[in-house]
Amino acid sequence: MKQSRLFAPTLREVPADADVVSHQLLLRAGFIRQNAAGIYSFLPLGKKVLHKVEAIIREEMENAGSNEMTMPSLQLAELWQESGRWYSYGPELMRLKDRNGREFALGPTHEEVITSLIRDEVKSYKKLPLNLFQIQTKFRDEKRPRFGLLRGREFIMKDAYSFHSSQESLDATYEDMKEAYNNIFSRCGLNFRAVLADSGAIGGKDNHEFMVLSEIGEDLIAYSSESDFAANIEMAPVNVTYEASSESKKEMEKIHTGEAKTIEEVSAILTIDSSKIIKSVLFMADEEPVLVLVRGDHDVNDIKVKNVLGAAAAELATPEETEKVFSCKPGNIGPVSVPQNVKLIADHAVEYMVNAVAGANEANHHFQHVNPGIDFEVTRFADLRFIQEGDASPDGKGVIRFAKGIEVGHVFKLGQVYSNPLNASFLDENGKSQTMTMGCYGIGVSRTLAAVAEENNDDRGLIWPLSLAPFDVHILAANSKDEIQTDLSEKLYDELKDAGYDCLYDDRKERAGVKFADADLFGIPVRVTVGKKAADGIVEMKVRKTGEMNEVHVKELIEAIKSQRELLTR
RNA sequence: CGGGAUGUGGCGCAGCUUGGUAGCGCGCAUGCAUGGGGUGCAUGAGGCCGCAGGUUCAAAUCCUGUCAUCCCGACCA
Repeated sequence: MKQSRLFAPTLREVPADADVVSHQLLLRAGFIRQNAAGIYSFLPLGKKVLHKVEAIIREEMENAGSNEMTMPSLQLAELWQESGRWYSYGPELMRLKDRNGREFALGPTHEEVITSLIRDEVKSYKKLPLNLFQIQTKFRDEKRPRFGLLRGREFIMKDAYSFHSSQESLDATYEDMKEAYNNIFSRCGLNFRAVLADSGAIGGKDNHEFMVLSEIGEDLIAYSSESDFAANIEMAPVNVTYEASSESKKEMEKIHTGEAKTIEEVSAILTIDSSKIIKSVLFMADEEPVLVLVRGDHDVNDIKVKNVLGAAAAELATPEETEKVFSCKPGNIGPVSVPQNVKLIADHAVEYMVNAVAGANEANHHFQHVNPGIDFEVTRFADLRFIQEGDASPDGKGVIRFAKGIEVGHVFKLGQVYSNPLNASFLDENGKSQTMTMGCYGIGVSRTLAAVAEENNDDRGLIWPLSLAPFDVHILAANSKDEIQTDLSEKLYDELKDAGYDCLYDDRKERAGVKFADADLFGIPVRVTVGKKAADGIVEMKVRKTGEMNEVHVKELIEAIKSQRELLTR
C-alpha cells in the first residue's frame, strides 16, 4: 500500500474527549473515528488490525472444533419473550419495530437465536456435541459507554455456543475453549489471566473471565505471585491459617468510646490495631436480619454472605433498619447480647480473636476483652471476607496480589438455562428425550484490539505486536525529492512485497519529520528508512518497539527483517 | 439513573465577567524557499458560536428549556 492512497487521517493534538491512552492513540493515528457515544467507525488501519484479531480467533476456534456461521443481528421479539429475556434484559436491549409494528431486538448476544436453530435441526445424541461460533457486531445500550472501544454500545464480538448430551461432554469442550482462548490472547501479545468469576444472573457453575492486566481495567482481580491462581476479587476464596493468640483471656468490660463509630476512630481512640476490633455489619438476608462479624482490618464480602446463607438476596441493612433492630447506631452494634431474632455468623478470623473490642449495642460504648465462645456464640464460622493483598494464595502457593483487569473473554457453562425454556431437547441412546446442555464463550474482538493498544504504546504512538500490526514493514524515503531515494524505496517496496511482507510505503511529498512522526504513531513493527546512503545501497532498519536502529545493505535487508521479526516473536 | 464538566471552522483553544458585525494555533489550498524528527515566509478557503425559546434597538456573551459528549459513581455479558 502506498501511503499517498491510504486513508489514515492523523491528528497532532489529543482529542479532548479521549481520556485513556488507547482511545487517544487510535484516534490520533487514524485507526478509528467516533460517531456517537460508544459507536465508532473503523478506518482502514483499524480495520486491518481487526481482521488480524479475527483471523487469529478463527484459526484457534476452528482448531478447537468450532464451526463459523453468522446469525442475524435483527432478532424477533417472540424469541426473547420465549426465553423471558425480553422482560428481564432491561433497557440495555435495543428494541425496534418494523413497518408492520412487529417488534425486534438488535442482538446483544445470541443464545436465543442459536438455541432455537439447534432445537429445530438437531434431534439426536449422535449429532452432539456441536460447537458453533460467529464474529459479528453486537448492540448493547450501555448505561455508560466509555474508554473508546473498551465499552461500546455497538461492538464486535466473537460468540460461540456449544451443545451437549452430557455434562462430561460440556466439561471437555469447556476445557478446549479455555485452551483456545489462552492461545488467542497469547498470540495477541496480551498479558492476561483466566480468572474465576461470579456466575451472576446467567447461572451455571463454572465460569472464567479472561482478564488483561491493566491499570484502567474495570474489574479487580486477585492473583497469586507464584502460581496461576487468579479470581475475580468477589469470588476469591480466603484460605488462610490464623494463629491462635497465646494471650490469656480477660474478663469483658464496657468502656466509653464517645463519638467513635468507624473502625479507624475506635482504633485511634483506644490506640489498638484495627485487627483487635470485631467489625459487626448487619445484613438483611431475604428480610431476615443477620449480623456478620469480620476482623476490623477485613471487609465483608456480600456475595460470600449471600452464598453462605443460601439466600436469594443479602444486602447491607440501611442505617434506619439497623437502628430499628438494635436500638443504637450502626457504629456501636456488636455480637454481645444481640436481639433474639438476629442470626450471627462470623468469618473464620474472628474465631481466633482474643480480648477483642466490639460494639456494646449502646450509644457511646464498646466492650473490650470480648472473646468468641465466651461472650457470644455464633451460628457458624465461614469464609465471609474479601481476600486481601498479602494473604496466602488459596492454592497454597505464593501470596495474593491485586491487579485491575480488562475483561476480553468469558467462558460459561450454561447448563440448561436456555435449553430448558426454549425446549432444546434430543433423543438419547435409549430413545428418551433429554434436554441439551450448553456452554457459551465470548470474546470482545474490538475490545481486545483496544486492550492491545492500551498496553502497547509509548509517548510517540502505538506499538503493535507482529501478529496484529496493520502492516509488516513501513518503508519511507527521507527526502522525497531525491530520486535515488525514491527509486530505491520503490524497488524495496516491490521486493518486500514479493518476499511476502505486507508493506506500507510512505511515498508522500512530506518532510522527513512528518513521515517519522506518522510512522511512530502507526506503530508498524519494522521501519525501513531510505536516506542519504541510498546511493551506496545502504538503508536503515528501525524497530518500533525497541527503538533499535541498524544500517543494512539492501542485499541483506530481507534477511535482516526476517531475523528481526524472529527476535520480536520471542 | 445520581453527581460533575464541556459544547465556538477538521483538531486544540481564546472571547462570555462588563451584550455592539467572531479570533488564535494546528491542519487544509496556492506560491516561493527548505529537505533526516511535525520547516519558514506569503496569500487564501472554511464558522447556523449544539438546538429552541425569551430579554434587548442589538445576544457567542444575559435568562429558561432542551440535546449531545466526556469524567466519577451505581449498574452490567
